[in-house]
Amino acid sequence: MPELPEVETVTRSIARLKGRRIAGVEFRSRRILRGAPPERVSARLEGRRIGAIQRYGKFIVLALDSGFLTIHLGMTGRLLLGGAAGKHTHAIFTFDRGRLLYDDSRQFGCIEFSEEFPARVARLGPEPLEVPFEEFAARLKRHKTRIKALLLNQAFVRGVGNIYADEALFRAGIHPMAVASRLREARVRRLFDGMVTVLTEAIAAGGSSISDYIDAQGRKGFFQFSHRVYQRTGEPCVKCGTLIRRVLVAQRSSHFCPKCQRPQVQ
DNA sequence: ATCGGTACCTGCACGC
DNA sequence: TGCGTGCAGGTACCGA
Repeated sequence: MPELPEVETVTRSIARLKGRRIAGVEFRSRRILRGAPPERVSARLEGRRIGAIQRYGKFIVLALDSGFLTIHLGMTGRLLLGGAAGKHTHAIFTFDRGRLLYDDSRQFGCIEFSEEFPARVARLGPEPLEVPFEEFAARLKRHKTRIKALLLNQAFVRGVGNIYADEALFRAGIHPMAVASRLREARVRRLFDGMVTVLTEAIAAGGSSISDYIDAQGRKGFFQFSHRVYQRTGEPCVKCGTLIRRVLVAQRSSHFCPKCQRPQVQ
């Protein structure tokens, strides 16, 4: 499910939780909870009040009056305000008013409580919508990996995933297998602009609802209708009509137009 | 120190 | 109807 635009949408949709007090937490799955055992975490969370709610890349961090509750949605994680618990509900937060369910069929997501700001989040690269171009370009030049793999590397920039990496590369006219350090300045500029544009537009559209992504109030995004390459294998390129191809880069499906995104002319 | 490959888990679409 | 295969927004961890 969720990359930066989807996580941003979910984060905004739970903004109303600010100021609420946690009355109780029930963890139904051991797998999604990191660190201490469920009973211990529940006991520590009880009675704490929610302060600022912020997104860092694909992580949602709820600052409590003391400590931090960190949530990552993995591939299929959902936060739902109210509603009934289902087969894949792994955590239920009850507040002084209302409740929040964590649903995740594949259980790749996780929830973590820590007294200090989580190290995993602190280690992430800069926000792609905040990093200055010069810093983006300088960091990019240091990596000899393929550009697609670099965009997916959360230590490079945080929040870009498979959909938006492919969409940004298409907008920049760069082949996903191109070597990052060998990209010329003008192309790096186009990539930066493409990334910023696609993320901004996707946030405005409430994200991409590929199969089942919804925000905390059950609303779907509609940026999937604006995808130009992602999961469009065999369909004509919107610019030139050439059929979109799919290759594996870093074990992830990468969709591109073989004519608009040439491998050699970098 | 960077990398690429693999593991983790469930559900769905497809061909037979 | 069922079964096997491949694929899916994610990160962590391993050894080279």
